[in-house]
Amino acid sequence: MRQETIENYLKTIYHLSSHNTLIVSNQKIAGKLHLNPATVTEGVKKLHELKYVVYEKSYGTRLTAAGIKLTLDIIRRHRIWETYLAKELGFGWDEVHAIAEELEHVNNVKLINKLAAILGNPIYDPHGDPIPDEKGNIQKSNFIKLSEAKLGLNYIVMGVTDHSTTFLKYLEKHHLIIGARLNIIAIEDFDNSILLVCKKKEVSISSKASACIIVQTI
Amino acid sequence: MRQETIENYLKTIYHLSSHNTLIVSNQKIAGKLHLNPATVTEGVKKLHELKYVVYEKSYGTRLTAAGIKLTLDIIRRHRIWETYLAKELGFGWDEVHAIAEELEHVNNVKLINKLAAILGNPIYDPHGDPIPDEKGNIQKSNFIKLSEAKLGLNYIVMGVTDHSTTFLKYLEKHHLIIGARLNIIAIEDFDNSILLVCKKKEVSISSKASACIIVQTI
DNA sequence: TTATTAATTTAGGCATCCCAAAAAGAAAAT
DNA sequence: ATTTTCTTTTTGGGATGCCTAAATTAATAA
Ligand SMILES: [Mn+2]
Ligand SMILES: [Mn+2]
Ligand SMILES: [Mn+2]
Ligand SMILES: [Mn+2]
Repeated sequence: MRQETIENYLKTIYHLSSHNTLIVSNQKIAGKLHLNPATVTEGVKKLHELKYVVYEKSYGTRLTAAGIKLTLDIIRRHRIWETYLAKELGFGWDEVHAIAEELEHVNNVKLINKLAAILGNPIYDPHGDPIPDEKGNIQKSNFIKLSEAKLGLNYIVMGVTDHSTTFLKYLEKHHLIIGARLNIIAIEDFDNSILLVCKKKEVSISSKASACIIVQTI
Repeated sequence: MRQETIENYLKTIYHLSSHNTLIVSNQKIAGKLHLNPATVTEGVKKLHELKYVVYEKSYGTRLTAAGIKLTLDIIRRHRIWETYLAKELGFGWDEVHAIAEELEHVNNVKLINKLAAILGNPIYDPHGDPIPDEKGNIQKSNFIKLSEAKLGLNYIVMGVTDHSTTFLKYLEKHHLIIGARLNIIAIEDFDNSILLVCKKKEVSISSKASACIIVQTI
């Protein structure tokens, strides 16, 4: 199995299992990787042989300790590159994900640690996601999705779970960048859209969008 | 054909044809890429279909204009990364080639131009090789190999044609880095080894090594 | 020129990575 | 409990990239 194939599978399984607490279905993996489910059946079998996952037929897949270790290393490379591209090379937070998706597969420990050192060993990337350290330790947060926020309370934007340019550009337009403060003034029963105030302006956020915004109470 | 496969073939053909003046044999390509000659026969056929080369059966291969254009772009990416790794990230000239060999395949014009701009749009990489500009213009030099140097004359080291760590470490040991000045004091008829003075020390350089060192008279 | 040697190509095969369609299995609805 | 629906797996196959061994062609030596 090509290393790049392995890495893209593991990253997908990790994210779909929400930090490895859940078993992941073939269909979910297929959806994320834009593959046919039949292809994924083959893929997870091979990953099982390589001891990166435990795969149970007709049931699902979860990462092994070795799988988690490698995955956190890939995630580290990805997020360090995103941060370096944004902070040192002047790219926007909406541009860095696509480039990091390629750079992450260049596996050179000295290179990544050098970039991290230049950045001052950051703990968060430009989207608010935690960066694992060299040993695989990763910050765990008790942040919630904006879609789970409560009426009347104040929140601060901590991150996003969608890294697409279209979504990030949309957020920027409404000043919903990381660190932005907001107050929930209405939650529509009809479509679960959220009306909030940010930078003194009222914005209505669809439930689809609010499920991709990570916040913390203040 | 995978893009990475294409790029590694084209780069190899370019270098073997000494800047595209010669027709290249399958065996030479196979040697450089560590492939079986039979594999190369298939490879050059496909590159011909893609119009990157003209391949004539049982005769040889040369790059087309489109092939040269793409190749110079790959070489630009490779050499910009080598320079960035050395100048901005503190890697040694013996380390950068291997890392750049992977980074070169990440094709993002904005990224490479940003790196180049930070470096002040350099014209030479850490091994003294010219860096093509965005349009594919590349410095041509009338440098010679140390193996072609004449007795008694003084030279300055301008570059190397072997980027392996072992060779570059060997050069460093004898202070034969880029910019070093040297004087030829003997050329052995027996084995074509060259005796020279560099940094006030006498060094004997084998013909194999002297063929990989690029110099200019001073 | 003919024989020998070297380079190239062809033929057949294997591994990887992917797909569509059919078959089997599991889950949900009636 | 049976049917319907959804998911997963199996089967068979296409494309790429590589190999070895055999056949062909070209180059060199005798
Ligand atoms: Mn990302
Ligand atoms: Mn990736
Ligand atoms: Mn190099
Ligand atoms: Mn390469």
